[in-house]
Amino acid sequence: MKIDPRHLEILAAIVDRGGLTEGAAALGRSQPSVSRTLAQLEARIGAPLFRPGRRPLQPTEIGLALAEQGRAVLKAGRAAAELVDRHRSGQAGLVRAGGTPIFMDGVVAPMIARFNEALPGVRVDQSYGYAEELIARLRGGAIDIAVLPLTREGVPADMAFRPLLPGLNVIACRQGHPLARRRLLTPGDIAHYPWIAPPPESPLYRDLRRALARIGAEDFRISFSGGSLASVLSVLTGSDSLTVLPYSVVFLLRETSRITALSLEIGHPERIVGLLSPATAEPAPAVRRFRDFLAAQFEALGRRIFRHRTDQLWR
Amino acid sequence: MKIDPRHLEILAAIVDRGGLTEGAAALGRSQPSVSRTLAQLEARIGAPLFRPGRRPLQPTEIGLALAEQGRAVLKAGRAAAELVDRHRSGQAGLVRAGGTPIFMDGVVAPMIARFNEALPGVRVDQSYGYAEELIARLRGGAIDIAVLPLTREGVPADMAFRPLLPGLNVIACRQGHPLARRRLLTPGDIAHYPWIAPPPESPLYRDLRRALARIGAEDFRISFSGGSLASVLSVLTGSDSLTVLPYSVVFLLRETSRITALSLEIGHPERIVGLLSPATAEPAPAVRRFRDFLAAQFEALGRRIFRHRTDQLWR
DNA sequence: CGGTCAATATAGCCTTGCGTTATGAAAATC
DNA sequence: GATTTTCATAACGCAAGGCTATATTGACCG
Repeated sequence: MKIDPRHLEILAAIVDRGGLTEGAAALGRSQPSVSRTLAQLEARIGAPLFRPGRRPLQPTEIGLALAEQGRAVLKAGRAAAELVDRHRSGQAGLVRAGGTPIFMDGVVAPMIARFNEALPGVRVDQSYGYAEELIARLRGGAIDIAVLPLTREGVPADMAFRPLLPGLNVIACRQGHPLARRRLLTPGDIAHYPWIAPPPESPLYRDLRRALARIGAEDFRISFSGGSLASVLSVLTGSDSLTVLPYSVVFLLRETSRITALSLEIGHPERIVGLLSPATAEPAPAVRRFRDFLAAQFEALGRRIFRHRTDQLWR
Repeated sequence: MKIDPRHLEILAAIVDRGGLTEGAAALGRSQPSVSRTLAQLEARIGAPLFRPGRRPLQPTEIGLALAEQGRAVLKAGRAAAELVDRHRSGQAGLVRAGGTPIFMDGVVAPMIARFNEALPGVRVDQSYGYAEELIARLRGGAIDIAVLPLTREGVPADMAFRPLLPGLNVIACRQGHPLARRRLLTPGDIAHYPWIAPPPESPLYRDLRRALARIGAEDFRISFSGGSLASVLSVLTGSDSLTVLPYSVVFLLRETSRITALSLEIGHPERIVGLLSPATAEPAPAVRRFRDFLAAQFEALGRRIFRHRTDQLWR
């Protein structure tokens, strides 16, 4: 005996509101419609759901029991409607964001913390990867959005790229490092200190090699490699090591982690850190919210960096 | 955003079965129907429920969340179907039975115990009353069935009466009572002992008065009144009191309660204990089951009484 | 006891949802 | 790359259920 769950809903509404008219009003349908549905339901199960010829309506035993189930249906329906509403407004959902490791840890993660505070209903799933892999995972639907540095030409045709910051990398060291105050650096200066190497497949590493080659420092000593941001910072502040980091990371962490940048800019000037997402379909509302939130955060960050630079210039 | 609970059911089935075809099969509907409903649902909530172009089907976040609600609907639907099936077969429900107090306690309650054992899903609600009140409550729908003694003419036109046993009352006393062995009783014998009086409005009481008047014992001493069966038995077995009880009650309790009957039959010969229920509508299946069960029990009881009498005759 | 009011049932009509089968398209599997 | 499985689309018809209008029936009250 299969029963239409909508009929159970109607029954529950009638029982709970204590009348057919009120029940109909609560459900937003007309009284005759509800009346007929009720009659149909009674005919189908072959038993009266209400004591006949009694007003106010009194449910029978089976009527009461079925109304109980109807309430469960009603509850599920309300929960579903709530979910959909929250999903549509972007206040609930899942955002799967991928990005280059150091940048995610150093810059994006604090922004995600603020995003979580603003929209507690949205879950953010963070993962790490480099350009090629991130693009593949975007295509495969494994992630919704990627934060990574790209050149203009590097943007795939089927993707939308939203620039955020210039992809500037710098050589970082601890505050108080012997080289920190020096305006002019020679290959010899640099070769003298041990290096923390970013993973070989990372853009950071390629930038490092290229930059050092350009200033003539062909070989350099690597004392540590393979760590994620937390380890890198730990080693960096505990020694005279040098490493290469995105400028924004150094900027953000210069106070709390006591690091600074050498006055030597490296990296592609035409490479830009931005948000990459599939251009094909409209993203889920939560993803759009996340994207817009990150964009705003990065814009603010860009302004802070700019102000900091002009301040330094004046100083 | 109101969502049709049936659509949630379908979504749950698809997610749980891992495919549209299997889901359709599980729900007993065709694959295209399910496919279209799913497409409709997606259009309505404005978000994909499954990752597009992926097989096997992978639900999205919102799809998964809504499927959860769909499971709740499915569960309620199954519970409702189960309830209806059990109700229809009379294995669940509520029977509200009323009857004359002593008779209900002494005869019907043990039968209800057996009935409960046979159909554990059916709840029996027992209440007490005399003919007039019982009939009014049957009419008012407050009880489903009544057990009471009636004359043929006393059966209301709108009621069905199912005879069970002759409405025979006897004078009861403890076993070993001085009068128990006497074959012939005089008014003097009876007047000598104190009486336990049934409630003044009960048929037992009227029978008692009439019977005593007929044998000339006009006045009698009342030592106890107002108690229900348990109290009456207690007083009866603890003293030389007499009282009037339905013969079937004495018969059933003669062993366990050590009571017996004087050889003096009283009461209307044309009054019959039976089951009274409204003739208007078909009773609920559980009520019918109860009625039939009681009828069978009473028939068995009648046979036991008959056998006992013939045994006694032979002895 | 009968009139009045409010609530429920019925009637008639029409829209819409959803059932079906047939068939096309696409993804997975070998 | 062929095959098979699975999902989407199309076209059609039936029945459920929406509506308004109206009849009927308990409940309440003088």
